[in-house]
Amino acid sequence: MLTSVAANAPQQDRSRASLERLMHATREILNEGTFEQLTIAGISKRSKVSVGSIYARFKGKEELFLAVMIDVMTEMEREWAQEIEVLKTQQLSLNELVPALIDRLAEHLHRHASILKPFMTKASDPRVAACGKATHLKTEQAFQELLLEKRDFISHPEPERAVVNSFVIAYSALARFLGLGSAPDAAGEGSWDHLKKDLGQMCLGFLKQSHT
Amino acid sequence: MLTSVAANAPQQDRSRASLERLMHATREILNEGTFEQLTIAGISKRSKVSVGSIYARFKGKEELFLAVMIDVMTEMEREWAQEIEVLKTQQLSLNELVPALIDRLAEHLHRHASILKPFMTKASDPRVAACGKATHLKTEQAFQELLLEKRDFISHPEPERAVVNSFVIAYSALARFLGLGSAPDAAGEGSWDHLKKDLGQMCLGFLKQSHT
Amino acid sequence: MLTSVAANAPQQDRSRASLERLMHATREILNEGTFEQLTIAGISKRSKVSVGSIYARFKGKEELFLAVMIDVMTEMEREWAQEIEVLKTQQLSLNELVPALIDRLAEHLHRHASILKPFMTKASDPRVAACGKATHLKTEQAFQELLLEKRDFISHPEPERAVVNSFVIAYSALARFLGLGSAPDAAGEGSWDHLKKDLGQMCLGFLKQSHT
Amino acid sequence: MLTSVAANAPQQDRSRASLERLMHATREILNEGTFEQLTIAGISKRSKVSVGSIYARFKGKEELFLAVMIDVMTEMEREWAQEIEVLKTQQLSLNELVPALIDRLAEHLHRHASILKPFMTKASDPRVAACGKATHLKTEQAFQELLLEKRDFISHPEPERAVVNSFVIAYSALARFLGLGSAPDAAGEGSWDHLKKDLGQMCLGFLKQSHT
DNA sequence: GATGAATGAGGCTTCATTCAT
DNA sequence: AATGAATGAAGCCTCATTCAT
Repeated sequence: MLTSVAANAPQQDRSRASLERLMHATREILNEGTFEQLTIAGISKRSKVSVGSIYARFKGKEELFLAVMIDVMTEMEREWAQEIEVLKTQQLSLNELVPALIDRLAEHLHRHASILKPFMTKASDPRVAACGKATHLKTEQAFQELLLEKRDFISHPEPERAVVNSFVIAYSALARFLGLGSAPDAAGEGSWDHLKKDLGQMCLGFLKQSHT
Repeated sequence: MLTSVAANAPQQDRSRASLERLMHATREILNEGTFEQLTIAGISKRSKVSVGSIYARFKGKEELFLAVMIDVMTEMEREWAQEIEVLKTQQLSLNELVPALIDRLAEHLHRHASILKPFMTKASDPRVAACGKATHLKTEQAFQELLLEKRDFISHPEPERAVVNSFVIAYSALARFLGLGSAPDAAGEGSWDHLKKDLGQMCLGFLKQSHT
Repeated sequence: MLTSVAANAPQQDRSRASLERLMHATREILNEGTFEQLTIAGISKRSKVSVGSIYARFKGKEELFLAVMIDVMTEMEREWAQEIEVLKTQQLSLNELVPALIDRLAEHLHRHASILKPFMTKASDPRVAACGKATHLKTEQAFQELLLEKRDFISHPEPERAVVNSFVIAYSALARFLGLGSAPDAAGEGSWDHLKKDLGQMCLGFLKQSHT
Repeated sequence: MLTSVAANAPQQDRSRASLERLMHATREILNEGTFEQLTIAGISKRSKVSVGSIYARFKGKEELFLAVMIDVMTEMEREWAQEIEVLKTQQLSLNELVPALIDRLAEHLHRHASILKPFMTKASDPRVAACGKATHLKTEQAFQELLLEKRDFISHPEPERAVVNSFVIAYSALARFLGLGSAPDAAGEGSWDHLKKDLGQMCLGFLKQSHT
């Protein structure tokens, strides 16, 4: 057993290393372009992993793509959880928290915009959509949970729904602005800041509405 | 003279008819799928227009795609102008107008969602993006113009900006829900109605905010 | 009969005119490029003769091409006959005649080089080859006949053969220099003049050789 | 070490073999016809190399064509150098050398006539022209160098020019006779021999001319 | 296992020719 | 007889996937 481990360890290392190169290269290409630009030959060349090895690990291009997507989404979830954590410790009032949270969400999406683009675009594939949705949901839940800590200050008659839709709407607007799934709105830094600010106000106003 | 018209009318008819079949088939395929699913062979088969004839009319697949897009967008612009016209005649108060307008926008997008999808997804092509942006702009302007008629009831310090961003945000949220440029949010009728309603309230609240 | 003539004359004129436009356009295109650049659509557009009419007159592209070639070749034959005629009247000595004749041949080819190119290149078609050969033969015969008038000054033991091969060789060298059937030798005016001069001397020397 | 060589030798062999089949088939097709007859499908079928493999090795049809041309030209250069070498050792007088050299050139071209044809015809492509010109130049230089060894017996006032133009003219005449770049002159063996002989005499006479 | 050469289906486009008007 | 729209065969090229080594 020990020998086999000893014998396998470098093997496994090599294996893991090439898998990492593979995923990394795929990610890079996706960062630079679209799903269509992603070719097995291109991945193989950039990752220095042979075509055959790619197929040894993944059933096909789609699987590889999905694996990378899952990786990215997992990372984003972790990151988002941290953002939320930080905000939690800051003890902000609702009035401060909503804009701050939306700003965090905005920058979070901004940071990952280039890799999110091909994921959004490929969302016609149900598995891709499912993966995207799952992360979206977790992001939404963390958002919701954080805001609902201030439940007492939310005068909207249905706080849960108000929070969720605030998230949905903010997310949509930010994503669209960043050109995720379509073209960027080609407006400058100014509008980005305006958008963030207005979204903050809008959501805050919404949460504090008391009439239906 | 009449005879001469009669003499080449059939020619023109046949020609027009095949062009129409061509555009229609393309639209159908696009309605069902993405730009990638659009193949010349497929179009030819479905439209019963030969490959050569397609190329006699359009320089290539992209041109055909763009022509269809322009058609669709033009139709949508006309339709949207009508929607606005109807609302104009209804003499609504701002409180009534905003939800009504957003509802109209929502249903407008909903009706054309399936054909909009491939347009959004192909927005990486600058001509597609330009065409989409142009229509988007017109839609926004009509939206803005209608709301600004009630300018006196908008207490937001910057009414133009508030109206524009209301549109942008509402549009984004609706489009995303409908899966334009990504996956549909796959929620039922209920959430759709909720979303429309909440957007209405949110925007209304935003327009009536007076503090910055 | 008169009426039919009266009725037909304009008809025939129109017909002749369009045929002429057809041939002319084809010739122009050939002058500018190769047989491959010659397309029925292109000819139709440039000549303003409909595709159908082209096929009414010619069985296909090849026939049209051949018809134009025959036209051109006929003209060239006429021109060449004139050149010869002019030289005949000049009463030159053999020493003067040979360089002059070669110079005439050179300029003759030079003038028509651009249209000859596609003919040479298409010579893999046997009918094209035959047509070219026929003109070549006539050109050769006129050349030969002119020189053989000075037979007494040709000391070569086989004057006919010497003259013919002088022609063949001069023609070949000039044609090759002009890039007929291959690429031009890309040398300047200077070499062209040198070539002409050397060919003259070479042929003259050859004709005046007395030993075998 | 040997094993490792043995291990991937077959790989390389297979690869090399298929490349060879590819080049060979291309050459065969070219031998039989023109560049236009050269189709990827045809090459694939004849060589038993798949379309994809062709494109794995060559960027396109043109590249493959050029590669074959370079191969052929290189071979021809080698061969020609040998011909020259043989003649050099024979210690011939100028009177013997010129006809012998032209005979060698004639047979050299004759042997490769069928493959030269498509090269000449495709000379409108600058790369093809350049490749052809390069070989032509080397052939000319070897020809020139050999003859200039007998410089003392060349009474022409400009020996270099006389030698070069002798080459150019002889080459042209032979090539034209063989139908390189146009149609073969379709004359029998007799004229071929006559042409060779006359070219020899003509060039010899030219080189020995002393007046301008 | 790893490699990368080989495969071939599938997509785009051109253009000679036919044929309805 | 003239027109030019329609046809479709034929060519080029790409790239996901397989498979011999």
